[in-house]
Amino acid sequence: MAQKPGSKTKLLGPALTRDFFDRSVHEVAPELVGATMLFGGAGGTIVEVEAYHHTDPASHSYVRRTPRNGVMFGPPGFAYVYRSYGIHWCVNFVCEAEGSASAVLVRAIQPEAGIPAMQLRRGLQDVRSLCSGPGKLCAALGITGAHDGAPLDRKPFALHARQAEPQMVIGVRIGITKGVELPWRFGLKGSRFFSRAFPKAPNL
DNA sequence: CAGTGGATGCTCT
DNA sequence: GAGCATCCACTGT
Repeated sequence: MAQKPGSKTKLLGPALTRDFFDRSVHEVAPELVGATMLFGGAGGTIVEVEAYHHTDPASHSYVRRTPRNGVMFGPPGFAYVYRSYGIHWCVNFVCEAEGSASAVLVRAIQPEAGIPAMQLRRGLQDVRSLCSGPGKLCAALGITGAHDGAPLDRKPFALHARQAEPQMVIGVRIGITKGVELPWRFGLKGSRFFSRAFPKAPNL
């Protein structure tokens, strides 16, 4: 896709290949902040993620492999999509070596591409709220359980590295009841597209 | 804005 | 049958 001179479209870094994810989830998660995530041509900049490690009681993979979390135990570079609270879909990127069962939850995206399509799928105009939560962004992008296990380096996914390391904010994770103290939530500093604000005073 | 509670259905015990 | 990696509407400031 060529970029028009003077267009506001941001420059994308190189496409993320599967080996990008074949590292510690604690390395990969912060590097995804500022990266670009598209699904079927819709999406934008990832502004908020959380890391879930297999040794972490909040992780779906903590106890054992089950039918739901099976993709987490497979090779890195694939999507783990699960249903949350019976209603919403949420998407993760599987990381680390096969069997390690660690993943990054994508929690918020700054909408940049395919905005009309996302507004239609969400039944909502407000761009700021389109992708400001893990369930919201899956609804906006059209990600469902049908995409559980889909490779991240092929359509309909398209992931691109960030061009430079951004300033980041770190906090504890949202909406969990175990592992609540672990500082494994990462955000793009100053973003107005978070699922929830990061506390000003570090809540670590 | 902050806080609360209901919807909703799958997963695992 | 309990619990849940959420969202939205509604209340009260």
